[in-house]
Amino acid sequence: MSRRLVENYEQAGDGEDWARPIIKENLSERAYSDLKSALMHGKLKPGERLRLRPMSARFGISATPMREALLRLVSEKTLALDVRGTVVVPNLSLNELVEIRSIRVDLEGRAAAAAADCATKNDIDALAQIHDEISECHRLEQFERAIVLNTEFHLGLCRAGRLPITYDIVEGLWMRCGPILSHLYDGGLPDWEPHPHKRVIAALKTRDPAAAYEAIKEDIVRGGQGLLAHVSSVDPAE
Amino acid sequence: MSRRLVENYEQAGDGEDWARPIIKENLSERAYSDLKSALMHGKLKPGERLRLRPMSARFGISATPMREALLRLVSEKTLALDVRGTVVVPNLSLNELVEIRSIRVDLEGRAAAAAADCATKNDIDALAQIHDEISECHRLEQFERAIVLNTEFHLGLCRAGRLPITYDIVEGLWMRCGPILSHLYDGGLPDWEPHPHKRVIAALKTRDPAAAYEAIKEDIVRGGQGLLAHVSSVDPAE
DNA sequence: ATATGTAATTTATTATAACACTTTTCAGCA
DNA sequence: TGCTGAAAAGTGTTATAATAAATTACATAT
Repeated sequence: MSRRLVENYEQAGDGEDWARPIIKENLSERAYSDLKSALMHGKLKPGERLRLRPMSARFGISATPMREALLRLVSEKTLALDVRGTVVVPNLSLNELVEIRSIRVDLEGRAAAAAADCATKNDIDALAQIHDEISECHRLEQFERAIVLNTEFHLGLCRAGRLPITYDIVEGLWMRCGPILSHLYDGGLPDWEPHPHKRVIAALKTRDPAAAYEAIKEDIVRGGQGLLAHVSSVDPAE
Repeated sequence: MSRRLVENYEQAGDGEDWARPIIKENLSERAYSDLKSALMHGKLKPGERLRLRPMSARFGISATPMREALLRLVSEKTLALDVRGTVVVPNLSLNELVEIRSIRVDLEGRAAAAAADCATKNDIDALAQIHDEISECHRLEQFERAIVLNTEFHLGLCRAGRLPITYDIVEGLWMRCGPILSHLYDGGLPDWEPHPHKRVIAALKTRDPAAAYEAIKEDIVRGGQGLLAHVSSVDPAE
């Protein structure tokens, strides 16, 4: 098979932007981010098996970089290995989901507070626009898209907090939830007024860290009821 | 090279322990945990380059599993890649250290509170013994060993909290600090009385989550001054 | 002496094949 | 029909070799 050369461009802030540094992406890097995106978008369901050679065939690459990509996700606990060593999409236990929620309260809360201090107007506007789209999706009953946008809202908020390590951890937690995220609205549509997202945005505008923390905390705790209900029904005790 | 089969035994808690499940460890798994341990014990210094082939030669394995192990640590941000793609032990920036400390306050704090609820007598005794050894090491000026034991204390506390996801994250944060942990006492020996560790242990005994949280928080904030001083001198602004 | 271009070396990356092991398939037999 | 055993196909693991790219060393020219 002929070598496939993949080149992408990094976005440079300003100045002479006709010559920008080139990012070289590996085959394994490509496979990794494609898988990650698939996970995030709920394309992979719990229990699904990702066998090495069939996957590398689908990606059109050899086993080595494919294995690297898969093992990387296993290492992050986004994927898991069964007894045989085959990569599988893990089932989230109730305990795990509850723990993830606590950690998210701490870390997204801290990121929201940080964002209240340092988010730019652009950051805030982008978040507001995402939330508007979410509302629109609710009205049109486009729930799949609403779920994707909700994830983007939370991760965007973390990014606005400018805490890269926190962001990576939170992203990892969201990825673990990806496969069951389609059940986000299992408990019904949220009809709170005002929506916690709006309170977050207001807190960012007024530069009120404590309010931002409380708002995102309520969003996580109350907004996660649907997932909790779903996992409880699948995994009543464990 | 002939295949090397490595088998280890898992420790089962109680009951019929004459037949325990067999853990088959890969070559890459072995290399991974050896590297991890080396990182934790400060055997690798910031800036050090870990080239693929020399490393695989040292481990006596081929490039494929070696690469897997290295890339796994890169994926966890414990190691990094330079422009060339060579694995390198990263330098911790001041911002990163400060952020890690905040996250540790949240997560180790929550784990400590959980441990106050659910730690067994064995857990508590083990922690008390570790701290006694730390005191002994301080007296004998065995600082290297004190640093290792301090890490064990914090990770042991997290384990006692029975929050596996939290534990993994915290362990990752400690690993990132491993290469600079030898500077833990750069600010001088702690001479607080009572030592926060003792307050943690007391809180576990009295089943007081709030006190456990506060004690470990103070340990993290005040005990980290040495590292902070070191990183500030290396990386004054960035 | 400095700069430039070319060759040699070093490095990561990827494909491939061999291996060990398990699961599946299926033919032969009771 | 149901059971048994062997063959075949599938799967993860590892070693190796070929490839591409970058760095270094060195020679040549200005």
